[in-house]
Amino acid sequence: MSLKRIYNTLFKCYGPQGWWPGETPFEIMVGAVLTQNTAWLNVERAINNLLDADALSPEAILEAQPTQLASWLKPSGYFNVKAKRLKNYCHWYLQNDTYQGLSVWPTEALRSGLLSVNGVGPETADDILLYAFERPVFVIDAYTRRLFKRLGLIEGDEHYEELRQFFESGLRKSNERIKLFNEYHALIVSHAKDFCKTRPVCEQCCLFKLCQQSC
DNA sequence: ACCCAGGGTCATA
DNA sequence: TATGACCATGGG
Repeated sequence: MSLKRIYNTLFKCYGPQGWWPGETPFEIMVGAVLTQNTAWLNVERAINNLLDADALSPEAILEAQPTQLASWLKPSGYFNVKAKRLKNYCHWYLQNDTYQGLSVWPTEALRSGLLSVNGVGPETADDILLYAFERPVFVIDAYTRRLFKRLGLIEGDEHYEELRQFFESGLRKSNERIKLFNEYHALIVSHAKDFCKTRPVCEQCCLFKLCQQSC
């Protein structure tokens, strides 16, 4: 069963997702850091705090006192850790001439640069690469591991990079890969939030015929 | 009163 | 290389 077929099934079920939820590339980057192991609703609250304080910019975040920044981030959890990580990211971002400067970097160099920031791991880096810089990178998260393990296509405990290669090479022939990867990851998240929380019967899952079990 | 959420770092063996 | 502790809020 092909990755493209699974995508088509999810797309037919949930429709276009239009990710990432954020107005600007920088807001997407902030959201990517804040959503680490955290429900998105709480991230929105933290981002709204930054907006209300007129602090959703790399300059304002760097200038803010650590305790002040942490208080804005409080709803998103891990607020002391994330305050530090956001400052780390903004320091790197400004040092490299922000979006204009970074947008001309080759994807692999950009990925290495993102990973050099303390607090940015592989998933956060790939969120930023795909959704802020629009590079053809497939994001692997816990939902992706769970779904494709249940579909029988992976073991689930592979290393991040191994899984990323699996998905990117499995969709190599597709055109519009950026748009495809964008929607695919968002659809996996939508499906995960849908099942099996809101629907009690797994036969109603759009992937049931492919899955033959709860996904 | 639990459990989990669109992870990552650090110390330890 | 590979575990475990730690970070912390809000919803179900």
